[in-house]
Amino acid sequence: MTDPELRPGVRMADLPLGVRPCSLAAALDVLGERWSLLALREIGYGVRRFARIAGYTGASRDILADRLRKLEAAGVIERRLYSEHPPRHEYHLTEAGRELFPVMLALSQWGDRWAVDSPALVRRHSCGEPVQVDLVCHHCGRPVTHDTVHAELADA
Amino acid sequence: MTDPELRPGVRMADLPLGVRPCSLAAALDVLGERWSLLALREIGYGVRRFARIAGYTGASRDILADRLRKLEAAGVIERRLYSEHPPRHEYHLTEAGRELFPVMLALSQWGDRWAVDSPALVRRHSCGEPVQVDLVCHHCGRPVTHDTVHAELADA
DNA sequence: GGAGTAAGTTGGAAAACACAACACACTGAA
DNA sequence: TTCAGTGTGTTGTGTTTTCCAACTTACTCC
Repeated sequence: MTDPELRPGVRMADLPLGVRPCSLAAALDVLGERWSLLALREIGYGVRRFARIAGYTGASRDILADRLRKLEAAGVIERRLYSEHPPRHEYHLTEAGRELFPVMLALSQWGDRWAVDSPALVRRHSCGEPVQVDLVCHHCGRPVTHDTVHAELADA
Repeated sequence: MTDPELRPGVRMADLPLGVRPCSLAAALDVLGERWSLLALREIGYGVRRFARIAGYTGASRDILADRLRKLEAAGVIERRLYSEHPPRHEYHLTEAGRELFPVMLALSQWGDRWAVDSPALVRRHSCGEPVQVDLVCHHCGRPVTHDTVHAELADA
């Protein structure tokens, strides 16, 4: 991930300048605006209604309405009509939304460690212990770390 | 993580309204502004100089200067003076910054799958296969998923 | 000297955001 | 049957961020 070799001898940090084609940036285009991830957290918690999402996140109603519309357009959430006249929706995660679980978990754990004094919430695994996640490779089962990952340009 | 039980019978979605004390929100206070994560990606790639970070991310120089200052104040990066008169710095990740690896990786992989047509970059594990990360519990070694994690309020 | 490089800072226009008030259709109580 | 209350947004009005280009400062190299 960091300082990876692209071709033998070519490093990310040495490529010619220019905005990188990058799925991190693409993900942030969808998720990176203020309130978006917090709204997704709430919907993931099972909060379905607009006013409650606003209440739990602290987002103002106009901005929240905008974010929910964009997240729906991006296919991360689904709005289910439960009343016509006036139109009223419930919000649910799509598969893309549910697959944000690792992102949310990674961010939360980083926050626990580096951004708060003491966590207000303990996430516990089904084994009974507080969750502490290891990343392992799906193929070989060994740890995935900073220096066991390197990037390659995909061929055209 | 989602719709978890806090105490037997108490669900996140049923708690009284009010902004949640939450380490996800705390993490986003540090990392959530536009350009911050992209700048960290570059610094993680080994890009050390201001102008190159700006060039690879597309951030404008004034905003980037602001973000780098905030990230330093938050302890995620370190600026090393390599010239006085005029003051010039190199940017490096601190330990807190290096521990963002899982966050970046999770976001990138989500973006690969849901936010781009075809990834421009392939991240390969040392075993030779494209990285596909599994989350496993550090304690019991079993998978960590949406429904094997539940949250509890930390006791005061 | 003079050109080039590096890392910001500044100023003004454009966009995003926050907050309060409003609109609308319903629901239940007086 | 009126009338307050609820849920879900939208609108209007300022404030704050962001963007972009130009400027500044102090080197280094020719």
